[in-house]
Amino acid sequence: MPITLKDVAERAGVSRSAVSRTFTEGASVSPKTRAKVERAAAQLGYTPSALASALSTGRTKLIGLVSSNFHNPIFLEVFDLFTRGLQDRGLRPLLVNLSDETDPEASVRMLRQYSVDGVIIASSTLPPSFAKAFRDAGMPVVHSFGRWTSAPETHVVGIDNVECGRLAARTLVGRGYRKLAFLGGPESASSTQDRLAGFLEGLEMSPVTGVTTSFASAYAFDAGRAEMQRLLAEGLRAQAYFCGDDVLSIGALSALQDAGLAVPGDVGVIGLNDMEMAGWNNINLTTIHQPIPAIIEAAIELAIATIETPDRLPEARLFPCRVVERGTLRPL
Amino acid sequence: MPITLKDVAERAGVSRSAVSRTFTEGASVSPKTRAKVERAAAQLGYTPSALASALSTGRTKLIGLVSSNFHNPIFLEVFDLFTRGLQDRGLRPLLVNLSDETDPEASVRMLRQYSVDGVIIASSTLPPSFAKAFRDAGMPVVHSFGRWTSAPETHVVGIDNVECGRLAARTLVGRGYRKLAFLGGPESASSTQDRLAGFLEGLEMSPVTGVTTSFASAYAFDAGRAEMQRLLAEGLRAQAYFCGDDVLSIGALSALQDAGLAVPGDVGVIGLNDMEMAGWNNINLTTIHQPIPAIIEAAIELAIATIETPDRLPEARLFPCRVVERGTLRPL
DNA sequence: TCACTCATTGCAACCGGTTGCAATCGTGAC
DNA sequence: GTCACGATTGCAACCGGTTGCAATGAGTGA
Repeated sequence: MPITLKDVAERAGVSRSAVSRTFTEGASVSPKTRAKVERAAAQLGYTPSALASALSTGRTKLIGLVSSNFHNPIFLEVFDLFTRGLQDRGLRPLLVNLSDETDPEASVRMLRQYSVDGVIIASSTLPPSFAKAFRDAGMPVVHSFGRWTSAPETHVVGIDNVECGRLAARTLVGRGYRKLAFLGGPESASSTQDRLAGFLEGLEMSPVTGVTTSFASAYAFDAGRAEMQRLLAEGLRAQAYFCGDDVLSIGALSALQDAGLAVPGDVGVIGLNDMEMAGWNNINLTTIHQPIPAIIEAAIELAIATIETPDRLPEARLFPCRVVERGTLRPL
Repeated sequence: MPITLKDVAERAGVSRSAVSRTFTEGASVSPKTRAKVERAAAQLGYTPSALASALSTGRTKLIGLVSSNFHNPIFLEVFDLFTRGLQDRGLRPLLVNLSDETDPEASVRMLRQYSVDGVIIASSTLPPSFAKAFRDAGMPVVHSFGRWTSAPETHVVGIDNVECGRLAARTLVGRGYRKLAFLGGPESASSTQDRLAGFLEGLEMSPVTGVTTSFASAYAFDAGRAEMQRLLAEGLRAQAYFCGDDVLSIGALSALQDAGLAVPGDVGVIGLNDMEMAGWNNINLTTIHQPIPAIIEAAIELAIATIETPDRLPEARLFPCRVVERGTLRPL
C-alpha cells in the first residue's frame, strides 16, 4: 500500500540509489535525474520512511523527552517549548513519562528499543541516577532543570539552585523579615536540598532570629497547602516563607488565606519559577524568575552537540535568576 | 557497538531465527533453545531494535499524540494520562505540537515518515480537517476532546458540548439568574460553537430577559481576563456568565475582582472542565465536570481497536458531564 | 581527434530484524 | 524396531532505505 523508493524509481525510470540520493542532502545527482525523481515522487505521494533510513544510517532523529513532572503547570510550558524547539530542528520528541518509575534500567531498555539519538530529561525531581544510567548505556543525555554539581557527571542545564536559595534569603532579610521558614518540595529532590542549603547559607551572619524548615510531599498545590496547614496547626508561624516552587507557594497562600492571615500584611511568601499563573492578579505571587526558554534552548543545543561529539566533557550550563516583585512580600 | 540479533545467535550457538522467535510472543521455540538464547541475551545485554522489527512487521508501536493546546493547564493532566495509558499498553507517544501549524499535509508527512501505527489528536481547538487528513492518509485516527457530529467522519471521543451548553443554561436559570452571558473560547473552535448553541437552545422558553455572547481569543487566562474587562468597560454586565472553559473563567473572575465586583454576590460564573485548579480554595470555581480519564481511556482503546480493524465505521464515544458546586454561583 | 578528469549512475551488500518453507528432530503408537 | 506426525529449527528472502565501489558518460585541454 504505502509508496516506497522502488515505486518511485520505477516510475522515474532510474535506480533506487538515484531516488535515495535525491532525498539525501549533499548527494551527487544531476539536475535532470533529480527533476524526474521529484516529479515521480510528487505524483505518487512518496514519503521516505524515517525508520528504514534510521536502520542504515544509525540516526533516528528521535529524542527521548523524559519527565516525571506531570502535575506542575510549569511543565506544560516546558513541553511546549521543547516540542517546538525539537521540531524546528527536524527532531521528534518521544515522550516518556517516568512518574512512577523507580528503575532506570527499564527506561534505558525502552529508549534503546527505539534507538533514540539522545535523551533530554526535563525534570527537577528525577534522581540523577537516571541520567547516569542513560549515559552509561551510551546515549547522549542532557538533564534540564536538574542538579548542578561542581563535578557534573552528565550534562546539566538549569539554574544554580544554591544561588537561588541565597537570593531568597537576601530578599527576605532585606525586607526586614526576621523569623523565616523554608517550605521545600520533596525532601529527596536535589533541587530542594540545594535551595535549602543556599537559603541557610545566605542567612548566616544575618540578623535573622529563627529559621524552620519543612518539606511538602510534592511540587504541587495540595502538598503546599497541606504542609502550610500543618505548620499553622502546630503553631509554627514564620514572618516569611521561601517556598520551593510557585505551585507550592500558591498552595501555601491558600492555606494562609483560609486561616485568616493577610499576605503580605501578616505573612510574606516568595516562590520560585515565575510561572504564568504567578502573574495572575488573583494570585500575584512575588517569586524568583527562572529563564525557562533559555534553559530549554540550551538543553536542545547541548543535546545536539553531544550527539555530534559524543565524547565531549560533561558540562553545566547555568542561567541567572532574578526576583520578580509582586504582591506577596512587603515592600523594601 | 550495539548488540544485535546476530551476536546473540552466535553466542547462543543457534540461528538468528531462533533468537527472533524467542523474543516473539507465541512463536515456536523449545524450552532448551529459549534458555540458551535468554542467557546469551542477558550476558550481552541485548535489546531488540523496535525499528528493525517495525520494518518487517509494519508495526512501530508508535502513536502520534497530536495537540495544539499547550497553554491550558488541563492538558498537562491530559498528557500525563495519555502517556501512561499508552506506555502501559506497550505503545510509545510521539508528541507533535501543532500550535502554529495550519497545513494538515505537513503534519501528515511528518507522521508518515515515522510510520506511526495510529494518531490520537488531543485538542479542542484543532480543526477537524486535520483528523480527516490523517484518515485520508490511511492512518487510524481518534480525535479526543473534539467535536461530535451526528455523522462523524472520524472517530471522536469526548463530551456532548451542546448538551453541556444546555446544562449550563438550566443551571443558571435554575438559580434565578435572568440576564445571562456566554463568554466563549475562540469563535472558530467547534467546541465554542457547540457550547453556545446548546446554551441558547437551553434558554429558549425560559424566563431569561437577555443573553449576550462574546468570545475570547484563546482558551487562556489572559484572554478571559481581557474579554471580561472589555465587557465591563462597555457596560455590558450580566448577572451570570457561562465561560467556555475553566482557565477562561479564572481570567474572567480576575477581571471581576479587579472591578470590585463580588462573586457570587454581584455576578455568577460557571466554567467547564473542572480542572484541578478550579478546586483550589482561592479560586473555588463552580464548573461543569468533564470526565477526562474516561475520555482518554476510551480514546486509547478506540485507537487500538482501529489499528486492529482499520475499516470500522467512524464512531463517537461521548461521556456525561455534571455540575460541580463550588463558590461562584449563588445557591439554589 | 584522443586521452584524461570528474560528475553521475547503478550494482549489490548491508542495516537488524521477521517469517514462509522445507528439512530435521523427537516422540509415541504399533 | 519402524513409521507417522507434530514440534523445532535453519535457510533465505524480504522490509525500505543507504552507500562503497566500479562503470559509464560528458566535458576539457592538447
